Amino acid sequence: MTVTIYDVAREAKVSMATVSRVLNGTAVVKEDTKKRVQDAIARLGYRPNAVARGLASKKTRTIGVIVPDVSAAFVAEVVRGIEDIATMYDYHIILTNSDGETDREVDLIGTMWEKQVDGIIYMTNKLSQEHISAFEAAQIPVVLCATEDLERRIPSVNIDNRQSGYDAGEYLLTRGCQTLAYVTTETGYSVLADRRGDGLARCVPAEQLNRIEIPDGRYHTALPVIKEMLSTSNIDGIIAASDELGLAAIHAAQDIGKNVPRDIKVMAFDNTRLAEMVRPEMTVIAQPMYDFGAVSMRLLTKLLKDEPVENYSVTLLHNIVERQST
Amino acid sequence: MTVTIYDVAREAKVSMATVSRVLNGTAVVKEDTKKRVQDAIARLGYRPNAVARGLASKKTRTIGVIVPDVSAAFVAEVVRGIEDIATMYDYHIILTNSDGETDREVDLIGTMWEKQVDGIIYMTNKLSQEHISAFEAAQIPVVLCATEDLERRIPSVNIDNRQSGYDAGEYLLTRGCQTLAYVTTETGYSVLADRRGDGLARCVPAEQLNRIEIPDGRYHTALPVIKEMLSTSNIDGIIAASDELGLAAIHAAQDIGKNVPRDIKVMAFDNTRLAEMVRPEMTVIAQPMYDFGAVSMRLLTKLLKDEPVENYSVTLLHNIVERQST
DNA sequence: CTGTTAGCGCTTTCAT
DNA sequence: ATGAAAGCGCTAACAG
Repeated sequence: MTVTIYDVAREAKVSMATVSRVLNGTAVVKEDTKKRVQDAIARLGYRPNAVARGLASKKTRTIGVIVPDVSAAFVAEVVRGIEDIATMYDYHIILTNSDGETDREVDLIGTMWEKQVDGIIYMTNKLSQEHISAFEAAQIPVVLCATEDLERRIPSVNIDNRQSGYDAGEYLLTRGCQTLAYVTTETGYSVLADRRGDGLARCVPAEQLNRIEIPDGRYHTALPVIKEMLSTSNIDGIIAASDELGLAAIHAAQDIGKNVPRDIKVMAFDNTRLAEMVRPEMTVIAQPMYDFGAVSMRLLTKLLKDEPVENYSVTLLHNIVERQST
Repeated sequence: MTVTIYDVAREAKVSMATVSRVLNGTAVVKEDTKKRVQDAIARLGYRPNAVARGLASKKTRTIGVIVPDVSAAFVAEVVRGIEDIATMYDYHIILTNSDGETDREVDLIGTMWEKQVDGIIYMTNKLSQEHISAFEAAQIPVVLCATEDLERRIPSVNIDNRQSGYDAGEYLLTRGCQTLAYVTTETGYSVLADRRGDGLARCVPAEQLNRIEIPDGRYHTALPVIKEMLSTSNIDGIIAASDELGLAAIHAAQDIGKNVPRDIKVMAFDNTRLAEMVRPEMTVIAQPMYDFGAVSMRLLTKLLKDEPVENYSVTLLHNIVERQST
């Protein structure tokens, strides 16, 4: 039925060990027997069974990817980066969504162990001690991707979130804004958002800084809330935690008769496709989404090969892309 | 080191077969020995090795998902649907991007065989005989997801694309448009787009129908092209093959001083988040993206269980969501 | 209801 | 340079 390494061995008149050798280049094989084996493989249309291989070698060439939600533009881009580099290094990815629920996230680490993944790339809003313990228990190399681990206990790839918050504030202040609003998701929900808030607060005096929390981070919930705030204050600069919230801010301003950027300047974090497709095009703190994924995966391959790693917590650069909303 | 089923057996003073039985509920086990086994499992923190299990049972509870590009909003939403239902039925997904390259797509089918996936969910723009042959050679259940297979040789989940094209044309004609433009990606690249074009042509007289092709389907490439066409013709209705192209059409119209929807009506296919976040909010032919994925996965579970399936090619409903751009 | 015994298809010593 | 043989950790007959 299905052709095994044993069939190939018989066809090539060698032992299965030799077939395995030419398959994996794990030892020198005489040129002409190697040829015989390769011919046999082609003739039989043989394909090695990765599961059997995984059981024998204890390496599956599969890595687990745990993210909050692939359907979010930011995350999808990161996943694309992961998958591209994974393919490059001959790995596959098992993708799972956690919806940011800690229980599920921790549970998934165990499930990934069952699947015998060689490594895990992990993305979450809030890293707890439970996660760390689960990682340790699983004994699997982990790379945190675009998630804050303040104590830097786990290899990770991130930008300097605090600095990015600072930069955003400075950018707006420099351009003459007097009163800022920081539109973000729920406090404490995201360590990452907190860090940005810290940086922002470090740059902007408290009396000039307002905060609007949109728990679900959605455009339609944000719109009326921001509109309300804008019409009862003299805010002239908005920093949004995502492009979607940034767009809500722009529309809210327009809805109460303000001009963006003349009356109110708006900038947002991320730089997904949305930012450059709306009008006015949005100024953003661009995050290297694809690279978050690509670099995380690259780092993981090094960890898996025990290659020397110069830095276990990589900091990627963010940058301001100036467009028409400021 | 790692605790195996054998360790559990010893700890519970039963045979490994019995442990396997309580693990899989594959046979009746006396209540009290079952309890002993479960205690042993808990005590040792045992987790079954899915790879060994896969080798022995020839079932991996993993399905391969082949898509053009997860970073596209449409696709990401579909993948989310797949993964949700996969989780529900205790499957995992291996995700790969093909970039729509036939060679890579066919190659991936072989790779998925190596990984011993139980089934494949497949999404592509153009299904060729090569694909079909590869599916047959691999002997793995396949469900086509949001991809046109005109001959219906493979189980699939789709909408009635031709009808959707017809509906779009009719909608605009009914609202008084005289001259339409269909903004789409490259001809022949996508069977799906062709079908929609067919339906549209069936509804709209040729002399009232123009066609604009944007090979890469991107907003920024489309914008100048559409603007050019709009300023040299009297088009008063646009149907775009995606939300992104639809937005380009709206902006193009505005750029030449036209009002949407008064002077030019614009509608688009898909209904990603973008459609309801822009201004004017876009009228769309909504596609059940999440359901494409969810239903595909559900269908696949049935195929895998040899459950009776009433219909091997499921047609989901599309519908027009009327907003402000028409 | 439970135990024994073969494998599943491959990698990996250990010999030769 | 190649072959023989022993697992990897589990499922699945087959007995009893």
